[in-house]
Amino acid sequence: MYRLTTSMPYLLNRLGVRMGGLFSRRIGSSGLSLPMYRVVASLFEQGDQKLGEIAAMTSIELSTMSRLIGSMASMGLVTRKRLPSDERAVRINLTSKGAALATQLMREAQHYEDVVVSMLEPHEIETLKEILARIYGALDILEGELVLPGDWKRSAPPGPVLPAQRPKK
Amino acid sequence: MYRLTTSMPYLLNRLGVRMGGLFSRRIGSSGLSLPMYRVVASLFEQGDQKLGEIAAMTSIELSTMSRLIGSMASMGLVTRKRLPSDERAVRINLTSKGAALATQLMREAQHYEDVVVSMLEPHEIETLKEILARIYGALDILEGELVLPGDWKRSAPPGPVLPAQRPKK
DNA sequence: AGCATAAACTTGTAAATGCAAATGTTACAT
DNA sequence: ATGTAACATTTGCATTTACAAGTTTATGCT
Repeated sequence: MYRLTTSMPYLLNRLGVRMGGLFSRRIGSSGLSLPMYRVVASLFEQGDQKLGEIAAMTSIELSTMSRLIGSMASMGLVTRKRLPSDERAVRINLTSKGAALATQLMREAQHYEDVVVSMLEPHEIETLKEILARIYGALDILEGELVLPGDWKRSAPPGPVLPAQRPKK
Repeated sequence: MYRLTTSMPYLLNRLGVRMGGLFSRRIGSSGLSLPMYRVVASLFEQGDQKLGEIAAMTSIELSTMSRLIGSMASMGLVTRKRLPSDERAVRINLTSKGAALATQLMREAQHYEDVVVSMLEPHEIETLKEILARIYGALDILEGELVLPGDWKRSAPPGPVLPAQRPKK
């Protein structure tokens, strides 16, 4: 029988919120918010990235990321430049200040990781992480279900039956 | 060596955001948001609760919960009453409409649970949930560290050395 | 080449969120 | 009794967030 309090999303959310809250307060004195930390950490680890890549990486919505990068730029943490190869895209990279903060805060993160991991057997850690990744991937199934009723996009226009009656507007 | 992308908080957040987003869209047509779903599910499972209890239960901040319950009340999903025994507290309970929605949406949740769980061996499921709960509890350690510098509250007044020199202010 | 479509962002805007201060109650220690 | 601290919740207010719509640049098709 289903119980909210033992369901996966519930347990996940509960843990996520609490860890996030704790870490957020921990790094608060650095002037960075949790989302900002995620950005600098991502950039530090992956090198320069496009806006959309960072958004995907950090699970932060694109428009939110756009503004976030804006304020981070004005804080001197990152830099924004158009890609010469594709003028639509924007390349974000860390300033030295941003990189310095990243290394500092990642040390804190390391400590958090240590504490969490100290509660677990080594094999449990690996299993846990592998499972989290596996479930993440499995969500494609549920993603697919969302649009199913009617098949969508495949069934919609089976080819224009009539050649565009009127120019739209 | 520490890597953001293999750290526990990162994997947790990523999965949590995605699952939340998917479920949120799934139940969207019911008129309930994800936080609202969590509230009705919690009430359905635990029976009437005080505002603070629901907040703790759902990992939603208290003031946010206050307003959320407000709009849910005006939607006819829940009821607010002062406790006769303690006029400070508020008892929230589901209306029949709220309960109906709860059962309906919990069926959807059940399905989500099924899909996730189908990716896992039975023993993995148990292990995973147990571990998530264990880590959650272990965070007390980190909670404690936050106020450590100076020990706080324990070291502050070792007993009034002088009997309140002056009435403060 | 020329036009429709898609990409990658940015911006408008309304709603959600969180912290701090305020309000109303109860519990405690004189 | 009675003032003070602790509680439970609400409200003020400044951000943050998300969804939709708008820009600008690339691609694809004919």
